[in-house]
Amino acid sequence: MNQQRPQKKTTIYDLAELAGTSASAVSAVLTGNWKKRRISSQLAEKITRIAEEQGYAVNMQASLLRREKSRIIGMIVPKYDNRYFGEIVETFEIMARERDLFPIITCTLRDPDLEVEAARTMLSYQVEWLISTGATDPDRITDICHAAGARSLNLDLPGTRAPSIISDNFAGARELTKRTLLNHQRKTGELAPLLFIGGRGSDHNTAERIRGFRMAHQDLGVPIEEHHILANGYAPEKAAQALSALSASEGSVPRGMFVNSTISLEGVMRWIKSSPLFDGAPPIIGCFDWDPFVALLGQDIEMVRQDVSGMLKATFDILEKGGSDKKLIEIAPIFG
Amino acid sequence: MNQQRPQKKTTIYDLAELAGTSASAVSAVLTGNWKKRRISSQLAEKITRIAEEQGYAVNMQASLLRREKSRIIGMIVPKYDNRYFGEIVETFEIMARERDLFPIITCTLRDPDLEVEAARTMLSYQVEWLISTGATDPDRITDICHAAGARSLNLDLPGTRAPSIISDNFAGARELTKRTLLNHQRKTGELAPLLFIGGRGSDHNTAERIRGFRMAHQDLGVPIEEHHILANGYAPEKAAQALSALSASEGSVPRGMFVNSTISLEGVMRWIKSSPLFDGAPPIIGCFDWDPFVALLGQDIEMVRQDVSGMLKATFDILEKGGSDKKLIEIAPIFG
DNA sequence: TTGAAAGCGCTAACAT
DNA sequence: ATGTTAGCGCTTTCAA
Repeated sequence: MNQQRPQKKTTIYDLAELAGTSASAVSAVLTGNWKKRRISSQLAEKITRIAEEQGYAVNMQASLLRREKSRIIGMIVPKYDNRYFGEIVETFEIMARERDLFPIITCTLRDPDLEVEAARTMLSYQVEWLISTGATDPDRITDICHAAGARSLNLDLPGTRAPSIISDNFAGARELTKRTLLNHQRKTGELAPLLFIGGRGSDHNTAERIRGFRMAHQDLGVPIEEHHILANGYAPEKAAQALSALSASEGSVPRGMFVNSTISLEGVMRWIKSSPLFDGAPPIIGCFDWDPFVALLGQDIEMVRQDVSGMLKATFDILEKGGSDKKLIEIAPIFG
Repeated sequence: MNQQRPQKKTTIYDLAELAGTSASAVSAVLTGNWKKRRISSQLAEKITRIAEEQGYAVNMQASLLRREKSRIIGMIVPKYDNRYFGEIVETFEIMARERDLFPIITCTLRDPDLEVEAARTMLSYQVEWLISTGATDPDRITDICHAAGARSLNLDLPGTRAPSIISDNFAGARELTKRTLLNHQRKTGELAPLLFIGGRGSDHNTAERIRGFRMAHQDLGVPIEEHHILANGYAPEKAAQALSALSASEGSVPRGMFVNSTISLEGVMRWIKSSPLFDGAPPIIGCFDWDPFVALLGQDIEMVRQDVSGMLKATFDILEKGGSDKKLIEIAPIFG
């Protein structure tokens, strides 16, 4: 990061000199409150023109230092490697810009330490709000934010110390399970319990989905196989390992499955492809997540799509109202 | 964005008072150059402890205003909706953090005006470098950066006024085409020209890929069908429309295809699914891009994966050397 | 070994 | 209708 002409940046003082006026006039014009300062539209025009000619850009560092609100809004997100988080980030940016906020986003790779470090960094940059998406320890982040006078919000995974916006995991899983059970019945003629795979049993979302999974079985009068609930991680390899272990110990794996995310589905599909178990009798899957290629190429794979835009609308609603009651907002997911 | 206690943030003056010392001592200690200021490790320790107790975080806006380098580095990216850009963004963040740079990223939705606006905003935040990824008009952005004394770099799509790092599109396309032609021969017994679909004929990458496409046909002595080169957009619908039009005018569509990205592939697969043309004779595809589910679920789909980490290594190399010769660096893509 | 003070570029209150 | 001025919180000489 060196060389090249120092290229002293143009400041409002430079513009003031060029326009034969003062820095405060320039500032007023450029920030748009020159009507209330009753600056002549003549001067305003001149200043605007000169600023443009010079390619002037405010120095946000200086500007923000002086103001009391930064209008910077942060988001941490675990990964960018699936459509769900990609859509969240993209929508978040769009909605932030619409509200004249400056979004900064960083991915924390599901690493609790990185989450904390990222939060601290963002606070240094004076974020007014920090949205923790899918954070492993949202309450920790909320505490850090509050200590620094910033507000916080949880998305996707709930916390207890800040408002949380999540999918309606229970109802979604119940419906998805029902559909998958019926798909299975349609294909095989028999109503048989599904395998649940993926996610962390300790997290709220997975727990709720398991609850919905149970309920759907009960609704249809199908008994559950307790040892067929395998929630020991999101990573693809975790799912593959769990499947391996199950097939080793039982010699078979249920044909109907509830898969907890596309991430886990990746592992499931990889394992299935490498195993002879499903030759001629492909698995019948319900996946709590959405991906266009799975929807297009997957056979007998039913998907639920989380309502990202609904979730973010709710998020910005809270943010605009400045609310902070630690309520949990659940948004219904979408069935194709 | 309102209410809640104003929560005056702790400053170095507060810390100085608590520690019974001066702001400059606190600053020196907290920025780590207290050895050269020969501050007693006793005082240093005390200050550090108090800062921690108070949950102090520097105000970057103030800090950066004073320094001359920001160590902020910006990237604009078209979309987050595919693995390629997702991987770019994720890797970029990781590599930036490793170098103690602060990355800010924004997606510009393939909108030229948004690209320019985003660039200007980032310059206001004093980015030292701006990486334009897949930008529609990289040279425009380079000019804006240079006018503001910032450096710029092009990734994925080249420009003429700043260094550019891209995939070796020609060689990659040539190899992919060859493989697809041979896959087609293996399946059908015949060596027949492929359909080229997706991308913009006007962009450098697509042009290079078409060149590689031609060359591979020539290598294998297969004549090209000129009207089977369909490069009129990246969006899924564009691909689907082009396919519709072709099948309407010719009554058929070649079984072998070179698809220019997963985005286009989405449209292609959707159209194929809706058309009876390929019943019983599924298409044989080569896709210049990579997606795990396509790799897993797609049949007869060969993929090339762009070497994201190689491209970003090259990017940071230039960045660290401060280089700015407008050279074009081509990175070989990866075949499964 | 440390403190005082200047100043980064900007905004807003206060003067005219 | 416009200019002067005081700081925002920090880093960095310069003085002691």
